Amino acid sequence: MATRIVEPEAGPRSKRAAILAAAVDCFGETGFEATKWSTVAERVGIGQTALYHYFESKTHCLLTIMRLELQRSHDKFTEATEGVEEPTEALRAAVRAAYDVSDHEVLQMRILHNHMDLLSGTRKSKREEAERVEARKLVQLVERNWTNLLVKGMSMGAFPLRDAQLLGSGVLGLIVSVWRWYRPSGPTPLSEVSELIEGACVRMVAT
Amino acid sequence: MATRIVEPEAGPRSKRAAILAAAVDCFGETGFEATKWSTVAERVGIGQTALYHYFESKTHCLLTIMRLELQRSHDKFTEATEGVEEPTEALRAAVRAAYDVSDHEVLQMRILHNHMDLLSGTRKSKREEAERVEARKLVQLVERNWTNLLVKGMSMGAFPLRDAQLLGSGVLGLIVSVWRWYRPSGPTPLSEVSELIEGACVRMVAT
DNA sequence: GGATCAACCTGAGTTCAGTTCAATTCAGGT
DNA sequence: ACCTGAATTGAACTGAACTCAGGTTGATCC
Repeated sequence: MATRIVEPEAGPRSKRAAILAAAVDCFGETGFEATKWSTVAERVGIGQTALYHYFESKTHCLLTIMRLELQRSHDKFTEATEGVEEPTEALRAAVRAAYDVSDHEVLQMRILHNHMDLLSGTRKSKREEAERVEARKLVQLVERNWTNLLVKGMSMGAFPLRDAQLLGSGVLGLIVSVWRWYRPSGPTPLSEVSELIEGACVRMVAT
Repeated sequence: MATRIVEPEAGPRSKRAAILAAAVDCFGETGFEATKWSTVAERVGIGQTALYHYFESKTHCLLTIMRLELQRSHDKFTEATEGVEEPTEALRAAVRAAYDVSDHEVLQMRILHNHMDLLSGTRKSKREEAERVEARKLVQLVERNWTNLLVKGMSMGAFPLRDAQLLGSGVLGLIVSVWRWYRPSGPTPLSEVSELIEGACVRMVAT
């Protein structure tokens, strides 16, 4: 089993959680590059240099946010699909789970998928690289989750036989593409998106 | 009709095209943030400050690349679908056109979709903002292309009635999600991707 | 209650990539 | 030969990420 990064245990006056929350807001609303690292400090109510007590760099913070979101997504998928035997029902449950998120998690999704490319190249500093490697592992885990779901359905005869890996990344791509444009304040409620995508995925896979 | 940005006509010793080509290579391989603007200059064989004769900023160059790629995509879609009456055939043609690209264009796609978020917020400088606005217009045009294709198919009875706008952005999202992971040097040939996605789109829309 | 120690924080200063600017070269037209 | 504007450059500037050397806080132990 992959070793999860040891989450620094929160000393009673640690601001780590507050920094992460503020960073998610800033990076999500304004964009990572566009938000000044010092603005995050301001919002938390500390000097900019204090940030470096918790994160090695602005990018290290971003990678941490991405890893946490990936971990959350993976856990949610597992929770939603375990015990569901019927393949099509499992697929539906997985899709619904993907869109069962809070507004804050929407931001985290946006951040995650806007910076996936960061996970390709290696990082110079130790802790950044650790987060990157862990995040990459989680990406592969999530992809495997979907592939396995499809493979199972195909072997049970519920889904026609196709390249499960390719189709899996297609399904996943379709699902996460929503985070590029969806805004909680926008005209389309997430429930509507969820229903349409759920149907689309089923037709894509089970027809 | 929307006014296309006047492409600066090439003086005989203009290096604009060379800069764009080098930038696409660098941004595509290394990533936009990770590549130093001065590296692009080196590769072209000029001093870094000479770049500012052609582009207002590194970001201005990026936005230009994105706009050009969007223009290309739009033109290709139009060319591929015009005159194709049968909706399912039009859909198939559009998907195939989306994947009928050179290696260089793959890089451009990657750059484009890795920086879509840039098109949201307004830019401070004039020329950057002009490119951004134009690119945004093209994004909407491309989206409308797909939506129209679906609407047409639905009204002709070839596709079941669904929210064409939402389904359209789904189809588009599925198609472009490939550019996040596809590498010409990778194990999966683009032809294979194209076929699978083509089928997936048809099932998604026409079932 | 005072010593101790680690966690936490800060102001001043460094770095470095992107950018500006004034000055210069170059090529084509008259 | 001269002029004009495009193309280029070296030197200097900017600003945001980051470093450093030290200061503060508060929990714990005697």
